[in-house]
Amino acid sequence: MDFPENEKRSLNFIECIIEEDIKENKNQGRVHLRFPPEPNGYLHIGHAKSICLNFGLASEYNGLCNLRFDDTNPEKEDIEYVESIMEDIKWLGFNWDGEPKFASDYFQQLYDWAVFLIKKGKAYVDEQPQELISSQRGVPTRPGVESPYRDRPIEESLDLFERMKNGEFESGKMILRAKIDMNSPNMHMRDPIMYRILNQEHHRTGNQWCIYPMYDWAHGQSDFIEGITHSICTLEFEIHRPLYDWSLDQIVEGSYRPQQIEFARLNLSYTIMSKRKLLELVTDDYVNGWDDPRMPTISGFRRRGYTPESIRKFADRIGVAKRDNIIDVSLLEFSVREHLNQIAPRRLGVIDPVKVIITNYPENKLEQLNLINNPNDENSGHRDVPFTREIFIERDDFMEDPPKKFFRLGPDREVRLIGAYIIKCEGFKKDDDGRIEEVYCSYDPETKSGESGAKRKVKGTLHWVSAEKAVNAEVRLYDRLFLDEDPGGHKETDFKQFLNPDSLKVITNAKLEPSLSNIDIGDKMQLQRLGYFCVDVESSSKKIVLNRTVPLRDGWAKKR
RNA sequence: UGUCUCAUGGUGUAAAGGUAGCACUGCAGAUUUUGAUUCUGCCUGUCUAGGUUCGAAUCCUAGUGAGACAACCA
Repeated sequence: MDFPENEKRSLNFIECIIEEDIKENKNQGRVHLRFPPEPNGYLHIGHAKSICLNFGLASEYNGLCNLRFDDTNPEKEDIEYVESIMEDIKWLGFNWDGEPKFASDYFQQLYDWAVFLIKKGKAYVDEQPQELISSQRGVPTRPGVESPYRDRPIEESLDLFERMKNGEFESGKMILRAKIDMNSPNMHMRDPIMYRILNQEHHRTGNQWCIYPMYDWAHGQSDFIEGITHSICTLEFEIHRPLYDWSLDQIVEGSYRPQQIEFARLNLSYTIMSKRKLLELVTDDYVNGWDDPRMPTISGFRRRGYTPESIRKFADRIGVAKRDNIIDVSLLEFSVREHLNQIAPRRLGVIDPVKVIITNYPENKLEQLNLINNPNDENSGHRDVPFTREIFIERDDFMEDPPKKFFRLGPDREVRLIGAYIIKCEGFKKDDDGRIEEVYCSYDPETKSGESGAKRKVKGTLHWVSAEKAVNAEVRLYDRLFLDEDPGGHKETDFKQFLNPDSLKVITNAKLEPSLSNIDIGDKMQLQRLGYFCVDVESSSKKIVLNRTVPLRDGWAKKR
């Protein structure tokens, strides 16, 4: 095989680091990553970037990738989130190494290490009120003040810490602090909190613990316990890195040591990525749950009809770097269309039906037209679509007084019906409100699709369904959830102000070709000229519900 | 008046001192029984000022701009 030998794929900065580490045989050349979600919400497309990065790197370098739940704050976490997170990762197509891991699995070890630090004089129990401690911390531009308990006897801290663990104090009464440097320009080094008392049941450890470690004391240590080599996180943890390293310094003895690397999180235009804000949309009913197809959650995209392949491809295309970014949603949409164009069978359906009567077509005649499932793919197979005297076309596809460039139906104009005949408009009828009620056409029997008379050129081609044989459906059309490109980026304006009132349009009287009466939840299709659709979870044999995943690109809409 | 990080077309992302490339978007055209797809072409970029060098997007210095940091959140 001749592959272009010299063609070197460009590496992102993390791949550069990893390749360098492998070359130097750092950590025996192992590559072991982890994806560390906190189970306090559903995963979103930003997490998908991180998942693709971590699991992708692992497979690229013959390494491993763990799934580890960072479950150190029982006040916000829940088993529901644990389950949804696992489902989403699997759906994206990734497998974590071994069993899912939990930071809570390491609570005892973390506790023991904390005791070890107290004994080394590197940690102490502080019993000042919260407000005082926080005021003593100072501000970034001014040094902090040391706690009067900072140099209390080791034995005293040891005793207090054990009693904290034993539940002798109420929440908030005492904390364990690392003894580092109250003068550090990095706020996180000013004697950061390692443990706090939380009289709160944990979704996994139950009531076993009433003290819980903080992120900074749990994360790096958990990495170390699991043998992680490259601990990849987002930019906001950059400033935590000195503390990550300090924490590891306290316990690492051999040559192995994990390394934190930060990259820029994904931002997508016209949406938000903050878990807190997404939760607000859910709890205050601005959307219908975490998996609302308008949500940027993985479950939302899944329900909307996105494929894991398209999301992975998207993650690949956006790249990985350290500068802040806002990716244009059109890139995501391009990625789904690209995949769906390959796999989605074409079907006929009309969203806003107008009746067309083909006056010279016999009243009781019914032809089964054999249409190809995908004209771009010879091997896609065929299905029968019934053609009758009365059909529905799209309201948009008829104009009483059309401009020149309108390639559709209008008085005396000819169009082709996909896979059927060329018809010519002979007249129409309007109702009392001036709305088009019926359009009258004649058809040319010589122009049946596939026959020689069909070669005639006409400007437009319309989709249609038999009025008699069509099946009814509800179709949900989605638009962007926000009208602003960066709804979360306005300091003075709440992001909800930018919510798009028309983000969901429900159409209850759509008409579909009868082959669509037999479909399953999740099935994907292209309704020709309308877009890509999938069968919603709320669909049933009694009522078909379709979600529009994404419309087709529309050059005509742009010109107008 | 701090520390850390970042700065390449409209949006992303490459070019490890040697031709600024790729993708998306946009625009124009060809093909088309989807105004889709496909194909072709085009537009648009190295934050500023100095320096090092035969040569700088890349290295150095200064400036400018952006982001992060002051939860008992992660």
